[in-house]
Amino acid sequence: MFQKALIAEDHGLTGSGLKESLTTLSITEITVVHYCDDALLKIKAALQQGHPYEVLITDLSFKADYKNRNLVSGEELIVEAKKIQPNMKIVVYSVENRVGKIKTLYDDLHIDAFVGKERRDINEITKAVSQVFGGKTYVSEALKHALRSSEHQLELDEHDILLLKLLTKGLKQEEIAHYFQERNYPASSLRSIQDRLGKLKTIFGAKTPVHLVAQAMERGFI
Amino acid sequence: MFQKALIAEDHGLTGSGLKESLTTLSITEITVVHYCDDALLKIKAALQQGHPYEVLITDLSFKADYKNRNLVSGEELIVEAKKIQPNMKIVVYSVENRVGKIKTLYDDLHIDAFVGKERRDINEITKAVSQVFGGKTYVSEALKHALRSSEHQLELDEHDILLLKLLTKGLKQEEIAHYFQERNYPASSLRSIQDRLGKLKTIFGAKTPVHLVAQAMERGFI
DNA sequence: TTGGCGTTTGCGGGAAAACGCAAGGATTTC
DNA sequence: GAAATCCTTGCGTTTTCCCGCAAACGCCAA
Repeated sequence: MFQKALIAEDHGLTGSGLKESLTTLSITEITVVHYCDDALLKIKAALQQGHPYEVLITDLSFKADYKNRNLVSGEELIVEAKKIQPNMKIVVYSVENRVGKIKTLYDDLHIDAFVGKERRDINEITKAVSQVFGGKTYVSEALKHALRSSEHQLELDEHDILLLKLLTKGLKQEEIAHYFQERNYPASSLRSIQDRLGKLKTIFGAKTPVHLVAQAMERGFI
Repeated sequence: MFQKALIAEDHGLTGSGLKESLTTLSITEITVVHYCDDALLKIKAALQQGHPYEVLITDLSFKADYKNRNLVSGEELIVEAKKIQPNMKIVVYSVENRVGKIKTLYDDLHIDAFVGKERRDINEITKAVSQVFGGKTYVSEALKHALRSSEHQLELDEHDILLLKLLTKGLKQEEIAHYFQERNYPASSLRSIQDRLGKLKTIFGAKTPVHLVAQAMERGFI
């Protein structure tokens, strides 16, 4: 089994729960940090001392507080960690449940395992870590299934998301059109914005713009 | 210290972290459940056997899965628990950080403590539980401060809230007017609804209805 | 080049929303 | 009881939003 593991998780109790679980896997040296920046420092230091961490278990979202942060999210941490230590195994542990998002973690960030924060996650995390130690990529059964049937998932491109976000910021359609035009985005005329909005409303089954945004917010797209 | 504590938390690892923390407080009998319904069953059973739980530590949001659920949220669980065992102490442990929402937990549900899921939550949870055991209500320093500065802030009456909620459901102004008229609410004409909306927009500093609702949702009024 | 085909855009008309204004009502104040 | 004040409401105008229609544009294949 791994000797050294690093845990990056900003909920104190969850971090200690994680550590406890990994201890039962007889990983001997486990460090828990609450900030991405701290995680990177630890990785660098361990590498220089010739005793690098073999696996990083990290959350995705880290709440902001009084501290200035360089790295803001688990994704950023993963990218930086891979830069300085490419062979490090990465296990993501997060509440994220949007299949699309998780898929890009595997595809683009090349993580070795994703474990959702949920009821049976204790089992899952140990399974995942063991399998990753064996050199394999771990994908939970539920996730495999979701990935298979994720074709007819609603796919919003980044412009859709941006449009929704601008709406929540109080811009009106014409202002959004300008915003898009200034940045040379495609379909940036007022009419096209309205079209896009109309399509989004059908997708979400929303009757009014407010309804649409409320739905999008509840479902975690914004 | 308490003898028996019940933990309702749907993230396995977090639940085990919680349990571990409470153990260090020398609470001898700690039960962890992952569903609200299970929590209620445990409470009932313990009560009937003459060894009731003294304190309930519960999350607010519980992810849906294959199981049919009666109680869907921590709020519902708290209400039901208080019905069958009014003297039970309630500690809420949640990622919720919207002051308005937390305030209603204290005011309406009469919880004894709220602890946010964050970096220093291990300390906080033990402090909270100890203080609650002493018969006091626990409010963290950060929260006290937030409550103070949000006190003479916006006060929305129930009709304001309802109006916002109806908006998120996709009703348009005229439909809302009808809705209010049917129920003989005051100021139910279309013009009055518009007035109220205008005032809400000033209060929230919102430029558009969408902006308003997004703000209200983010700040936890809906 | 020509001819489809889908996307993007402007126009126009109608619906919905925003908002000033002023006419009642109700309530408070003296 | 009179006056001042506030709340509610309807009307009318301007702005914003909605959406069908058709022209313009880009892309690709024959």
